[in-house]
Amino acid sequence: MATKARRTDALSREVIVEAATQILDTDGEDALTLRALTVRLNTGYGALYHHVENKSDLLAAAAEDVIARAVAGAATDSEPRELLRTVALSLFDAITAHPWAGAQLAREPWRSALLDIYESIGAHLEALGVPEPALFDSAGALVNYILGVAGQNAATARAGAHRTASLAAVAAQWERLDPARYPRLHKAAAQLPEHDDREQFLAGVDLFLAGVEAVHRRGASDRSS
Amino acid sequence: MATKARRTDALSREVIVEAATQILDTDGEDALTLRALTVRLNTGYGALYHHVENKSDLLAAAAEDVIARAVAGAATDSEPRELLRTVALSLFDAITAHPWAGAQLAREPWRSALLDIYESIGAHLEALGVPEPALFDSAGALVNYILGVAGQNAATARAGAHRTASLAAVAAQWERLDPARYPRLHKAAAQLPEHDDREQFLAGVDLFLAGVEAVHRRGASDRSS
DNA sequence: ACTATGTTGGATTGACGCTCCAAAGCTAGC
DNA sequence: GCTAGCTTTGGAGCGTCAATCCAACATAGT
Repeated sequence: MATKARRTDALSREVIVEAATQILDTDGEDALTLRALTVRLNTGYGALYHHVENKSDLLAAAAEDVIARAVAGAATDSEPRELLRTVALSLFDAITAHPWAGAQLAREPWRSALLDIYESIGAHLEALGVPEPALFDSAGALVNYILGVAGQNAATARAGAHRTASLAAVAAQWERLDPARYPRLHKAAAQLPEHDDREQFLAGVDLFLAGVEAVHRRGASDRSS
Repeated sequence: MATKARRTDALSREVIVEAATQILDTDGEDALTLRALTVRLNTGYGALYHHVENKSDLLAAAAEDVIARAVAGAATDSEPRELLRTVALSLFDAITAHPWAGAQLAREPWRSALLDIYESIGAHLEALGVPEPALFDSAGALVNYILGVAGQNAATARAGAHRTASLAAVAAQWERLDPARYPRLHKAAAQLPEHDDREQFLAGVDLFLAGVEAVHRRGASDRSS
């Protein structure tokens, strides 16, 4: 009777992904190791690898889960511009809540629910009046902006335990910069602590939308240059 | 005489960073291991760690090197809008040539030459007429867009050996998508193989600049909302 | 010559992803 | 109710990695 008791409840891909998500959310990206998973689930490597291809697959599945939920949850009906802002914001919120998902999104964009993001944004841009040939560029630009913020968020989350602490550290770093070489950053350090990530993100989205509307006034005069 | 010959030439941080850059450029991001570095430089771990903090530090230094050169190289005098496009493009080109630098930029944005990027973009935006309070948001938006594209580029470079091959793979994947659920992506698959990353990037930058100019027409009427 | 300081090479450690296999459950056929 | 074949499980072990540690070596100062 030296053998450990075998599990009676079902072990499935969903259970594993859920456990992984919990580890990622509570202890951070680096804490997700297969060893940690075996401990949490009271199982071994073989059982895990029976349900999951490898660690990348697991991470992608967890991120897909989170992102798809965010995109789907933002589907309401109103004017297209407001819809775009809603989709972007719900993505931002999801990534803020699960920074590891943002990192995964930036690391392996072709997997995960990036397709849903593209499709959703493309649809709303089309409704906004963006003509077909420019749709590709516009949607790509907006998605890339979101991905950039996602990566940035993941990075700051990885850096410090609390957002405010690391923000203060960055502000202090900017403060120490040579005012001759970095005049603008040196000055911006003052207003950095009191800034709101979410608002700044939304400001960027609005800048984008303003650009889209400016370029495609009505008749979409020209596209070149 | 069983001991290996000790090196006579100088081993310095610069030499190590340069060797690391070569490995990264020729064999990719995963090929950079400290073991590979010891082999290439005919040395041991101790010597490396004497000049370099750790692997992250080394990667950051290499990326800093590449990025700083790109930002500095794009400094010519013309109208601010053209300057912004030039800076963005030279960054894009640098990241295309060194995808690992793009990944590093997205992974640890507070290090590397991100400061120079911010400062440069901030200066040109200011010259463009963007008022102080909005400068922060505008520069951040543009930088985040660039970072997003950087990460995307690094990801596609990591995926396949050749850009065209992986691009075709993505196109095939989009082609296979359910036209009911992803109508726009399904249709966009056709124009994907013939698209130019660089042009699309520039289109995104222009969209941004159009937004900036639209929002800050002349008197900068309002900033809220 | 001798010491102090700086530099080098490599053995070693601990953690990780992953492979592999034996044992245990489960299901169908008789 | 027994057995054969398939699925699922647990864990030992392998190869690789970043990083530490220490003894050996070099050079400069006195």
